[in-house]
Amino acid sequence: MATISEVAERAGVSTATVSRALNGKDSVDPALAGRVLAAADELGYRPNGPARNLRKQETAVLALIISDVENPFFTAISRGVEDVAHDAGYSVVLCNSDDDPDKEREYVEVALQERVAGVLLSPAGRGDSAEKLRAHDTPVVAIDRPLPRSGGDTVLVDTRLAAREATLHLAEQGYRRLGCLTGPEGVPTADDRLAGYRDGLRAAGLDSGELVRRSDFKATGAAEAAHSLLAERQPPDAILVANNAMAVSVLAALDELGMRPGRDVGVVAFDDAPWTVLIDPPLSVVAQPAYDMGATAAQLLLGRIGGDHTETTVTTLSAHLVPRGSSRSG
Amino acid sequence: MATISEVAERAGVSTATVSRALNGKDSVDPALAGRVLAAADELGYRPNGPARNLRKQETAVLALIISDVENPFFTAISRGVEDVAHDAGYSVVLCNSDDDPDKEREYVEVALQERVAGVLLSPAGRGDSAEKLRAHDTPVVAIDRPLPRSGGDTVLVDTRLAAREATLHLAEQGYRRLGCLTGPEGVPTADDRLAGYRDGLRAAGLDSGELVRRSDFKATGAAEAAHSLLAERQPPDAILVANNAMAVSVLAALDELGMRPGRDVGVVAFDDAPWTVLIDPPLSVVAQPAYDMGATAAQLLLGRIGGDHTETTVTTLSAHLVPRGSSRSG
DNA sequence: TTGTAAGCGTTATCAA
DNA sequence: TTGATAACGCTTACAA
Repeated sequence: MATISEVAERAGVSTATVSRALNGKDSVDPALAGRVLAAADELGYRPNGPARNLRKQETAVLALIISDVENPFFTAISRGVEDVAHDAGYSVVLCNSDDDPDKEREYVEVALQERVAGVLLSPAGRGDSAEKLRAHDTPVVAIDRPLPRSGGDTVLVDTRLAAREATLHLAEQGYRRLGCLTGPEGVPTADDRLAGYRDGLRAAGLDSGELVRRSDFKATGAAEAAHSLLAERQPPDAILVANNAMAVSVLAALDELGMRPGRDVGVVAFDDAPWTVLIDPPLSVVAQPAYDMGATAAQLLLGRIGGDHTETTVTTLSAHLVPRGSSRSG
Repeated sequence: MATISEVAERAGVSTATVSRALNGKDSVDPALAGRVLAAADELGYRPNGPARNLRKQETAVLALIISDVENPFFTAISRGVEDVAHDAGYSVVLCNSDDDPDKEREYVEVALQERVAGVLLSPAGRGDSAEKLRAHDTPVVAIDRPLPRSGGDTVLVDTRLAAREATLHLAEQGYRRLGCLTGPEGVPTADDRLAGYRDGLRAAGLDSGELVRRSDFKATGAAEAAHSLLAERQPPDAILVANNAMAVSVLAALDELGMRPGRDVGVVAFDDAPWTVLIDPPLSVVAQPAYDMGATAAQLLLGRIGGDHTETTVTTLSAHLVPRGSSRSG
């Protein structure tokens, strides 16, 4: 592939002039610039990214480490990140940690080695990824989940409050034995939603005992948990489900048991999705501002990369309940 | 950040020895290697990726250019790609073209500049991205859609055949006025599904006239198309929908009109999704082997990167019809 | 305004 | 087995 010196030779100038011309410096004679551009074009010249990055000691790349590309919540985040990054001339590398701390560590290593400009991290587990990055002067912004040990810029949803609100909503609709299906212990969003559920129970003056199950945040794993919950001697008459994928399993389980959401069992699930209005009755959800979370986090990160050293911030966006038929009075 | 020479100094050896030790060359004294590793560890040394890439004239990075990260079909592909790439020590950069040829061109430029090892491309429009990449010796594998002008390694689904099969299925179920909602003209998967639909009509001896609408492959755009199709003087009694997102709009439209899938109107849509079994009746789908497509394409690409110069191949995987309630006899 | 040349951090060649 | 050194392709003082 053509190099800058080949372009220089062809245009009859020095490599310095080629560099200046191609980077649009104004201190270059228009005639020369024209010759350079023509030569570069004829040779199909593309500046060598690694060489440029090495010399400039910086790369216009952000890494986004999430736990599941197949989760619409995270893809919406990635949209927000990408739109903002792209406008600022940055590329985004999407990394799947699968909620596995080892995989996360691996990606952090790659980010460090490749000298990415910054990292957006939805932390898996209680690792020290953020510290490691910061120890090497790589700005980090946590997204969706707070950083386990340290502080640092963070973009969250007030998921506990939203869970409380959803729980209260179910109580107001007349449900009395409220259950909760949430994610793995230790995952903050899972624990917060559970805490919010308990807040709601308390506020409503209900005491269901422990009608709680945990699962991974995926449909397959949630199936068993849903069945187990519904097989209680005194099964719940309503369920708060901590994400969309698990909601599929809950609804499937109800269907198998011949129970109807919004009549036999109230259901509210986290994350809105196009299909939620297609089922009968439509699914009540807690809608999270995923796109905005991504956009906000990216903006924050770009600020840090740009040298913003003001105090770290925690941005908490709010989710909102979208009541539909599945949580109507039972 | 620590450099190789600082490690060398600390370990009391030359940079060459550090490099060899860190890269596990066997021609290095175990004692020295130990000192080097210790020094590297103490300094928190991470090899500088750009420098290494520059020197080695290669990067262990693949670019995957797709049209929509929010489409589960493509995220499943990306899973397949990532799993294979990861096992081979490669990273994957996910790029969203939004089905916009300009954005695609932009990402191809970035891929070229960054000297990625290879590109997996689901081409948007009739551009010359693949030629451009190949002109610069960057291997390309097309995925989901053939390359517009040139040949080249390609991983496809026999989507036309699948569409034909789905159409025949609807005919067999007794539907007589079959409509089709497909994607934009020029997008091969959209055109192929339409062609397969016509194949099916012909094979079934049906002539619906033109009960065809096009939309982007997204839910919002498809809403209008769905309504327009159902507002025909002689509306279809069954619809083949070319993807999952558009199916949501079709089902919503039917619901608004008080029509029931599988009774008033038969429906088959491309792409399976967890929620398709939750609706009543469950949605009949054409399931595509998305994960396998990604894995296969990545394997092919890695082969080319590794110097495989055998003739280019076209791999055609097959989709299969999953008949459910929405296409039962009307 | 242009050119010369140093240097970014590696790896690989060549001698020792 | 180890070390000195050139080279990868670019940007940027500094000189002219």
